[in-house]
Amino acid sequence: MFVRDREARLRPVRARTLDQELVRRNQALLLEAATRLFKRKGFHNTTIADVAAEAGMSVGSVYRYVSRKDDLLLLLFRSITQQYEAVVAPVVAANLPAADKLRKAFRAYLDVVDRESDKAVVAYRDGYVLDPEGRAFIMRRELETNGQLEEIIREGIRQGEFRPVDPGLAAYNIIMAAHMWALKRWYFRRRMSVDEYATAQTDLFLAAIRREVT
Amino acid sequence: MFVRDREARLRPVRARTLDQELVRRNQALLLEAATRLFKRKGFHNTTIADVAAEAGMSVGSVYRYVSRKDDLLLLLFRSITQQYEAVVAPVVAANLPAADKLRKAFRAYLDVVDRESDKAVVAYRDGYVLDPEGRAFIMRRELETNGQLEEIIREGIRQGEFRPVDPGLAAYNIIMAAHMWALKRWYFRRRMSVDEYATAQTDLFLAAIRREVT
Amino acid sequence: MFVRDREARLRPVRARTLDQELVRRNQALLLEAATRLFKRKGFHNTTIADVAAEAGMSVGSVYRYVSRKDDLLLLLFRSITQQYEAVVAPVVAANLPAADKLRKAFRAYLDVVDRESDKAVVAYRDGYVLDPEGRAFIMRRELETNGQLEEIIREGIRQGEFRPVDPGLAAYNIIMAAHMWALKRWYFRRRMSVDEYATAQTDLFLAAIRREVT
Amino acid sequence: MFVRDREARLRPVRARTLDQELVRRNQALLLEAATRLFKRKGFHNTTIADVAAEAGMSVGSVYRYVSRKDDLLLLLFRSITQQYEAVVAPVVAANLPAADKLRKAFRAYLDVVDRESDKAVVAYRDGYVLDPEGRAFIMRRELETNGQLEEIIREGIRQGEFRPVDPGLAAYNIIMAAHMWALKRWYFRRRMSVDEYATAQTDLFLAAIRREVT
DNA sequence: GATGAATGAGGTTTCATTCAT
DNA sequence: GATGAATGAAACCTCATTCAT
Repeated sequence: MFVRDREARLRPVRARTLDQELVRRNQALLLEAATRLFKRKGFHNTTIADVAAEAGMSVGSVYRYVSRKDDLLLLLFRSITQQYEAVVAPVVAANLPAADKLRKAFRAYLDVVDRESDKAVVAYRDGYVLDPEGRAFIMRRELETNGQLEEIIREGIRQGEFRPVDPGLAAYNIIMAAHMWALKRWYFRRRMSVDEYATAQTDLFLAAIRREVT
Repeated sequence: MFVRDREARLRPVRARTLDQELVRRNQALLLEAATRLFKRKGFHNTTIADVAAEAGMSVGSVYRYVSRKDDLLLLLFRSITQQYEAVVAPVVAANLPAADKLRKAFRAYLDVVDRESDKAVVAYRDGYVLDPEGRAFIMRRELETNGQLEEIIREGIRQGEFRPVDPGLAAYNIIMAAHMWALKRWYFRRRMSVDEYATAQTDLFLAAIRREVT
Repeated sequence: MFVRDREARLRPVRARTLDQELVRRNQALLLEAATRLFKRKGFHNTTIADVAAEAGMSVGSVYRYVSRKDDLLLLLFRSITQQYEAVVAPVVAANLPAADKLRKAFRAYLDVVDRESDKAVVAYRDGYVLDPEGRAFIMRRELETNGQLEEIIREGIRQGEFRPVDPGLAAYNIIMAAHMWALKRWYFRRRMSVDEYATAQTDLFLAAIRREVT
Repeated sequence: MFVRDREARLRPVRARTLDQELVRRNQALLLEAATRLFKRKGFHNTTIADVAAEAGMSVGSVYRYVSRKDDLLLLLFRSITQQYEAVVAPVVAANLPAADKLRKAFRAYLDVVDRESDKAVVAYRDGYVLDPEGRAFIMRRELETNGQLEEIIREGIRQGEFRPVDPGLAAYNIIMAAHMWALKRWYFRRRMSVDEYATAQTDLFLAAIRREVT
């Protein structure tokens, strides 16, 4: 249905270091450091020196593992995007009633958002920093995941489990509900747990789209 | 319930000019110019010179009507925040069944988002630029509007019209649905009109919370 | 003969300031400052801060009159190039025996080299800094001036005043002789005056190419 | 006449390696690599990493055979300077008429310039990079070779073969003619061979200084 | 009140050199 | 002896803000 578009690949982050293991380790360090800072201060208010200090490296070293400041964002996008896909895909493929699939897919997605909430927030907020190509990539990936949820909803509709709602709209609502957990963390954090949030939200949108049993 | 907190007042945007009418006119010019540019390029990639040019003034003049670059954001927040309140408050006060109130409140809020979609997006994306005080203000205002929706939902629950859902969560879902119209404009724009969007979303969340008639 | 090629125009040096008189004055200041420093330390060992200090401006101001460091070189090239042309062209057009023309042309060119010897040296040494387009421009301009000398020589040959030497080679020798005055200034300075140098060199190459009177 | 001045010795390029043969071999490798790159991109636009890669070594190794980037230039100067001397000295010592000596000396010098044209160009262009001491050395070496040509010219004058021209000036013209072959290679390359160039230039300056036979 | 030139702190990026392996 | 990862000083350039006209 949604074929991975070749053009939608993100420009690779090129390191000046050969040792692949080292590259992986240090890019991971940088990604975590950058994520924390970007979350707290935003991309533009974070300097490379900040990132270097937070990661415990020198400024020069940062540039051995990243070739521009933007690359730190690319690492972040790549990371969260991959996680979304990794957890949602298996659910879609499973053999279950649509409602259960939806419940599970939401929960899986939400878990990523919860675990990586800083990344989720930054991805949301600082995406505009990327060049048009980068932005196109993000939109494409978003649509891909959305597409998978839509597919579940369409399936539910076909099988009479769901009312004939607009699948695109419903899917987007669900994705937003997950992101909201990160974006409005300051609000929800002290009012409910992830589990409660997951249950409450799932109940709400299943109530919204489930065909009423008479 | 939610009393306007004195501390939540936004630092006033102080002009260096006495003529109040002139101040109002030029701040409005600047706000529109800044909004367009911030939407297109983000706060940090927009220079004061850009704003001056877009508003048809000189750089020096900008600083007669605004004392820091941040003030442009404050103007933006103040503007959209006031509009949200202006349209939602009357609905809450009206004498109507909860479901109708909700429908009307959403539609009113959505109309602001639609009309001022650039401001809505910028407010979402660049809020982090403000100092802690500014951010506290935004959160407080958000809670205020949310509180009004919550109030409607609580009322509906009390009167048996709605199921006993979490009012805070439900209200936030509704607000997010409105913002989504601006944030994902690139997706929805060519798929439905505001009217259709309003109807579809209202239907969904009323279905979600309305007590089923047996 | 040598038509000014439209493509050979040097990228214009764009200022961020409107007042044309101010631009002219400050670019002139910068050009003199930069010339002194480039001559002494070379292009790459001169910083913008150096230039700013030498010109009595701030770094920021430099960038109001020049948009990149390279532009300082462009100003230098444009300046010396124009002077070469301005003084040589009239001589070529004059109605004189070829030998006299050559003598006058050399002297005119040499005077520019003498007056602007720092520029001449920098132009020689740091031309490679320019991008390919800039380098093409320099070569083209060099050929233009050479071409004018060649023309004189050809004329002299046609009229039997000169021996049938290779005009391109002879012309280049003459140009080099002029540049040598700047390049080897440390050597010639204390051994002869410009006048003496001009006379001695002219005597030498006229002796070299003049048809011997039998 | 020009005694080799003790002070004019170039700071030796000190290697951190003992094996003299290895040092020689690797310095030679580095010299060739650096020459190619300096010619193409200039000294300052060439990085040590570039040189290492071009020479097929590691950055660390470069620093075992050279103690600063400047040393690469010193190697270059030492190399070309020695070659000039090696080929010119024997001619001066020979027992021949002055005109023949001059012809041979020019040809020998020109052959070095032709064979090592990259070095000749770099030596010309990037000499300013050296510290004052280094520059003093270059000037001194230049004067030495010039002095040998001067000597020939003086001899010719004494013996009535040449006119009483300024020997210093004539000698410098000849040296410049040789360098011109490298510096303006882009112009002459496709117009004549080295042989033709040598003949044409020699003819010109012999015509310029030879006493006319009556 | 308006203008726009001037300022300089601060950010990103490069690269010569060192040094642990 | 060889390697290449690490370092941080220093360079270019931008732009928010001030201030003389």
